[in-house]
Amino acid sequence: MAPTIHDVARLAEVSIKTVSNVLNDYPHVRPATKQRVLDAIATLGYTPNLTARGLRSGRTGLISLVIPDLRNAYFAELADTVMRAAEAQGLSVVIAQSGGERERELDLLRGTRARMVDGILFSALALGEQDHDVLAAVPRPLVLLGERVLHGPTDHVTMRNTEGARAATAHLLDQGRRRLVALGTTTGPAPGSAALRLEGYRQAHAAAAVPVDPALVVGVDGWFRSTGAAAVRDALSRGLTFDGVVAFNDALALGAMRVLQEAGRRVPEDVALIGFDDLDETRYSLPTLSTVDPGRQEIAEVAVRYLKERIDAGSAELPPRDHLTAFRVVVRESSSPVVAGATRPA
Amino acid sequence: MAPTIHDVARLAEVSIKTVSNVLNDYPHVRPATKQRVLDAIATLGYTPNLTARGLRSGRTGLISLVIPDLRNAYFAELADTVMRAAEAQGLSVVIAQSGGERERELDLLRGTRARMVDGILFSALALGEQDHDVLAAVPRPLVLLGERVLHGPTDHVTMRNTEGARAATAHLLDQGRRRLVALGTTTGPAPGSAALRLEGYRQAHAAAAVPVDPALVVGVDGWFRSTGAAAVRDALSRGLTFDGVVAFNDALALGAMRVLQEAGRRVPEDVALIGFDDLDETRYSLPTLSTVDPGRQEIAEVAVRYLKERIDAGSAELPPRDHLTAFRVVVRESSSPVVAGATRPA
DNA sequence: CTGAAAGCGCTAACAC
DNA sequence: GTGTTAGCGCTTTCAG
Repeated sequence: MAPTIHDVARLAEVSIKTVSNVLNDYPHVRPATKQRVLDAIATLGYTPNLTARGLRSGRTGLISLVIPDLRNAYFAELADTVMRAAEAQGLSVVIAQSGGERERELDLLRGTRARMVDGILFSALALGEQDHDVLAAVPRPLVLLGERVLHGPTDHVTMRNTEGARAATAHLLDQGRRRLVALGTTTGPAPGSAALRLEGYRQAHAAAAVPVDPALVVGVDGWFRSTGAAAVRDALSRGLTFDGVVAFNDALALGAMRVLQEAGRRVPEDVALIGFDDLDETRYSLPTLSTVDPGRQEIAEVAVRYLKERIDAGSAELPPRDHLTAFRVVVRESSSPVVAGATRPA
Repeated sequence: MAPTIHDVARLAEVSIKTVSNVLNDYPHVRPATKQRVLDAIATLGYTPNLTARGLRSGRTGLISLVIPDLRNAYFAELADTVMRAAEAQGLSVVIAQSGGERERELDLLRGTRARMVDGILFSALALGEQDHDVLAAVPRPLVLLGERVLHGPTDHVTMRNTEGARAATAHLLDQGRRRLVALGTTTGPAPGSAALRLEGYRQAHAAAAVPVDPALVVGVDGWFRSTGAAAVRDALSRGLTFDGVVAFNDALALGAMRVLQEAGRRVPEDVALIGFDDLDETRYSLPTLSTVDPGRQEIAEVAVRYLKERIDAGSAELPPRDHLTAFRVVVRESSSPVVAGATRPA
């Protein structure tokens, strides 16, 4: 049986209250007493029972992070960043995977497991504005990540999707490229980031007075390497001509890159490529992949801070907040400017 | 305030014991009573307080998974698989990152945070046999993953490292390749998988009666794409000749592949390449990467099962167990046999 | 089959 | 400064 606060108290010849005071850094404890307690803790190898503390205090120091899928590098890197930010605040993270399925996302929000955590960081994929009421009814502090559900009842932290896509698109248009594939619109019910990024793509074209050929807007069924590859393979076989690709995430871009190379298209000479997310591996592909860095660290830090503030606020109502992070266009080899003559549409 | 078991009891006009019986599927409850309780639970929206349950029962339904780093795709995929296996057993997973640092690994084993979990799945990187005593003193059920610390006081689940490396090496030797780089020995204190895989590399050479040139055994500082790339870049600049690479993980192999291609070496014609881990992305590189599938799902399922058994056994002593998973050599483009004439050492 | 009551280990009024 | 004591919400003997 693990030693309890009572064992420590007995050994140190004080009451349990004094032990508790020492443990919680209560200021008014005589140094000699404190030392006796500390010694007793050391000799017994006592560690507080966090479950008991959690029951008593209503806090467990645990938050959950709900993401679609860890195998997706973006979410793995997000989870990593969130865990570091959480640890800096003394919080541990329970990760739950939703698979991006709406029912599972809803279950995880309402679920009984949610009861042992102090708060939830939620990266929704399928949930939309229609679930406003479920979000509002979550019995725990909640901060939404990623998809921007405007005017929701909770905090949101996300990147400037539209502006990021606009900048990425402008980067290619500035090179004189004129037929840019927008890779990544989805047919799913949730508009989400895809619609916002497409809007940025359009805005950049409008600003450059370049018309958008609707045929260049290519849909996919999920943002994976495989779907990016399939979409580009299909586009090539349809005879679509293009000299650039704005992929809505890096996985799509990497899948596209592979197919383009197989088809004998040179990147970036024939087709320039830019993605979104700034995954680690974009630094290691051949060629290295240009991308939009969404400010992952800022997302994680702000989200954890918002959540912590809500947890600390207890039942006091905090107004919902929105935070949009700064993004950065990272130009690597896949979109580095090449000599003009090489950029004829493929 | 969230409703408690008392509120439910009051509304259903029964005692809290009866509510508890219903919640825990205690068999001898009259159907009518049970229904009344269920109705009361539904109207109040009651969910049990897991912290209280945890305090009382000594079980939280939480396990922790300690891994070096989620940004490493192998561990992200392992975490994904572990979480699915855990969920099937009704367990949630708290992930903690050790960074592969010994001090942090030790802290996580002894740490106070460990007190809220029922057990620990531990993927050690720096810990070795010298930490036998710490492992034995962990106050929770513990299952080790990955590195094979023989004769430890705990359960271990890992792949057949030596056999896997031997098979991978034999696969290249069988093609008539004779100068194979072993990429991934480490100078760190822990022998770990690197030594076992090197042993497999040697065994395959011995079995094929091919001498091993010590110059072909290439060390790295960590198993990343960057270190794999750097090591191969260095080998090429030293003028090392080789016609195959057995990389000790996929990240190393992918880094190596990039450098080889930059240097104008064709894969697999000039240099055949095989890795370890069967990462998702090995299916999407150009060329696709041959690899050794370590049986990740089996690792996760057995590890979670072992841990669950220890948790359920309570204080009853279970003897330490070892489980070695079945591996599989996955031949993809990077090591597909090519015409004999093309396989001259580079 | 159901109720009363104890207590898991801890924190925090409240006394002294 | 330190001790006493009452619960946090639940499970679980033990009666009935």
